[in-house]
Formats: sequence, C-alpha cells, structure tokens
Amino acid sequence: MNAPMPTILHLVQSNTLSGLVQSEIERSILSGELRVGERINESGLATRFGTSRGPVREALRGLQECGLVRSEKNRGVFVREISITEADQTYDVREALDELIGRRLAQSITVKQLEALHALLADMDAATAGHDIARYHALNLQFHDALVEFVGNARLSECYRRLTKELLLFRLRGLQDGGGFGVSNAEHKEIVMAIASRDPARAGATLRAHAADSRARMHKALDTGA
Amino acid sequence: MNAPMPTILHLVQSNTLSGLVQSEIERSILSGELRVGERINESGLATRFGTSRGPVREALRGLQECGLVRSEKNRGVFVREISITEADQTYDVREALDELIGRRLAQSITVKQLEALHALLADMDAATAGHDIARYHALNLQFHDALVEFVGNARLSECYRRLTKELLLFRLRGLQDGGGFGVSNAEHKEIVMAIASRDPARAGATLRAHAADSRARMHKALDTGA
DNA sequence: AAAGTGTCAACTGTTGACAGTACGCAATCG
DNA sequence: CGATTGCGTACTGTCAACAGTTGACACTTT
Repeated sequence: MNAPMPTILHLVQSNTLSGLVQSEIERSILSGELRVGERINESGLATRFGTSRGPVREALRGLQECGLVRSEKNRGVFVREISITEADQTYDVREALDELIGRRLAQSITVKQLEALHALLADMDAATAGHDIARYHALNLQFHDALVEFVGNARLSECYRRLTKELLLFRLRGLQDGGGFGVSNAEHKEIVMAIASRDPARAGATLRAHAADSRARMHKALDTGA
Repeated sequence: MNAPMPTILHLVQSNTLSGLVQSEIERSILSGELRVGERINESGLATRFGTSRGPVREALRGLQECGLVRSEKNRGVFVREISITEADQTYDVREALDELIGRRLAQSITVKQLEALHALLADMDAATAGHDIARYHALNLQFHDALVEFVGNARLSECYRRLTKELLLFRLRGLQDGGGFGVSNAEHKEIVMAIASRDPARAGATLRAHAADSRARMHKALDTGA
C-alpha cells in the first residue's frame, strides 16, 4: 500500500473524463486561448477532445460554479467577462484574505518554507533581469500560490485561488499589467522579510499592502490604457 | 421591456432543468433530508424529479464545485462530511470576511437597511421568547445574509455564502448548537449598534468577535457532546 | 469454518440520437 | 429602400441505451 506511486493505473482510476476536460478548458481560458466573452462550442470541444458532449457539459457546469464561464439558456456558455467593478470587489476580498495569509504565515512559517520562498524570489529576480515578463508572471502566481498553500488552510486556499483566477481573467480582458514588474518584486522581498520576522501584524499589513498596490497598478493601467 | 415581471414564461426561459435540480438537491442536503456522508443515487434522483440522469449529473457536478458533495469515480457522489478541522479552517476565513463586512457596512449602511436589520432583531427576539429554535436559526441565517448582501459586493457574498453552507453542513453532522441562542441574539444587537455608529474599526471588530464566539460555541458543543 | 473464487444485480461513465431554440440570410411586402 | 416574414443551418437541452465497474452473495476449496 505505497501511496506515492503515480502509475498509469492510478491515473485511469482517479481521473474521470469530465475532470480532465474541465482542467483542459480551464487552462484554455486562463491562457487566453479562449478569448474573454467568446462563446464556447460544446460540440466543437467534444470532437476536439474526442469525447461526447456529456463530459464537456459537466465540465462547463463545474467551470460555471467556479465563475470562469457564464451560461445563457439555449444560447450557450460564454467565457466570463469581469468588469472593472467586479475586479475591484474581488480585490476587496483578496486584501482581507491576504492579510489573513500574512498573519498566519508569520506564526507558522518553517525554515524550509522560507527557503522555498527565497528561491522563488531569486528566480523572479532572474526573470526581471532578463526582461522575461511571461516567466515573471508565472513565478508571481507560483509565489502567491506557495504563500497561501503554506498556511495549510484548504478552505482559504480554495477561496484565494478562485479570486486569483477571476483577476487573471480580468487582466486577459485586453490590457497588460501597469508596469508593476520590478516594483512588484521589491514588494515580494518585503513580504518574505515581514513573514520571516514572525510578526503577524507586520506580515499581515505587508501582504495587504501588496494586494492594494496590485489593485492600484490595475487602475493605473486602465487609466493610461483608456 | 419591463424587467420586474416574473411571468411563467420567464421562469421557463431562464430556469434550466439542471439548475432547478441543483437547487432542489442543495435544499435536500442543507435541510438534512439527505444525510451527511450518504451516497446519492443518480438514477433515484432522476426518477424522483421525472428527468433523465443527464441534468442530475450536471447538478451534482455543480454541487461538487460548491463543496457540498464529494465524488468518487465509479462509486458515486456522497454528501460531504466536514471535519472539525475543516470547520475550524472555515471559521478562520469567515472571521476575516466578517471583519471586512463590518468595516464596509459601517461606511455604507443606509437608514432603510438599518430598519431592516432592526426588524430582523425583533423577529429573533420573538423567536427566542417563544423558544422557537428552528425559526431562530432561519432568522439568524437571514440576518447574516442581509449583512453581507448590504455590502453590495457580489464576490464577497458568494465567498461568504459558500462558507456559511459548509458550516451549516458541519452542524448537520449530528450535533445541535452549543446553547448560544439568546446569547447570540445579544451579540446581534451589538453588531447592529456598532454598524450604526459608522465606526469601521468597531463594526469590524464586533462582527469578527461574533464569528469567533460562534466558533467557540461550536467547540463547546463538541466537547460537551463528546 | 475460513479463505478464496465466481457470479450477478445495481449503479456509474459515456455515448449517440432526437426535439426545440436561436440566429443569419434571402425573399417578400409596404 | 427599409422592415418583416419565412426558411435553413447550427447548436443547445434532454433523453434512452450501452459498456464497464463495484460490491455483495453464494459457492467451492482446503
């Protein structure tokens, strides 16, 4: 009974078709392959994945509950468009959760986890130096994902990830980030330092401020873009 | 083009079968009709609702993403069981959101909304006086739902409701509440007063404290029950 | 009698088909 | 010429049926 043995058998046993399809569609949406607001063709996806429409419909139903797609009866499901108002509301919640993350991490962070965070910081520095914006974004997501994961609160992780996805969806609505790049990385270092100080109030405030700055950058990008 | 005209036509047009089925199953779960941990029979539900299994499967998929059911491949979907650990984690998030709710409400509450809250308080007092615990619980849910709704942040409402449902699911796991009844009502009055004072810090702290007390009552109930 | 094996009913995962709706386009009418 | 009506296509909502899996029960074997 050895658990950590990812054989093909286990994959077939645990992965259902709808689950795989759902992951794939989600990836397509978040990568921008399926454009925001675009209608999603069930039959098209079904033939593309080599399945029938049933699993695709189930997958879309899941994504709808996730908030990634919106459904209109007899018309189809559409990739959800996040308005600036909704993005703002999402940031409201995210700030609160970020503060919680910071406070908890300051209490529970381990040496090993701190090392992992420092490694990510270094990678992001490298990406910044190389002006590799795509890689930086990926690492940025990884960094925040690691933070919330280190808290060890599944419910929190779930909520946070949901919000993150929505904001990602909003950014896909055409614009790029508002020049926060090296700036954001400096803030990341502050975050890690604050957490390492094991001062809950400080770590919480730092993480909340980072979220607020991120929101401000979003607004700035919108203003200059418009 | 008058929107607020709920004719039968609109109902048929906007409500899809899977949606109705999903609502109905959710109600069954939260009312305890479907017991926690119990396996859900797709075919059974389908015949009970007079539909085929397709809509039922879609509905269950939605509920899975909601966190109300859990699915095992080739075995079926089960009403989710929330452990004490998970409930604790949920409370962690809920406390943070409750504080946010309080802070926002203190800034935006209107006279009309305050009246609505006072009306609910009065109803809860009546329920307490009549020892009508079922009615009190329903009003309690309504009260907190009104609070989060008055903030006017759809994202926040969604997250909060999700957490609330999970906690409701946990309470269904057998036990009743830990004697917080009249106690909880006194706290509700404090909450409304704090909001009415329009002091964000005070309102936030009061709401957070209420969530924490609720969590404490949960633990107390567990200890005495065990 | 205990352990292992074969069999079967119930149920899930998936499919293909059918009915109904929405949308584009041409023909028609004012 | 513009608006309207009447198709025809494409797609969604739903269903009924098929294939594969699970879990339990009876049966063999020792």
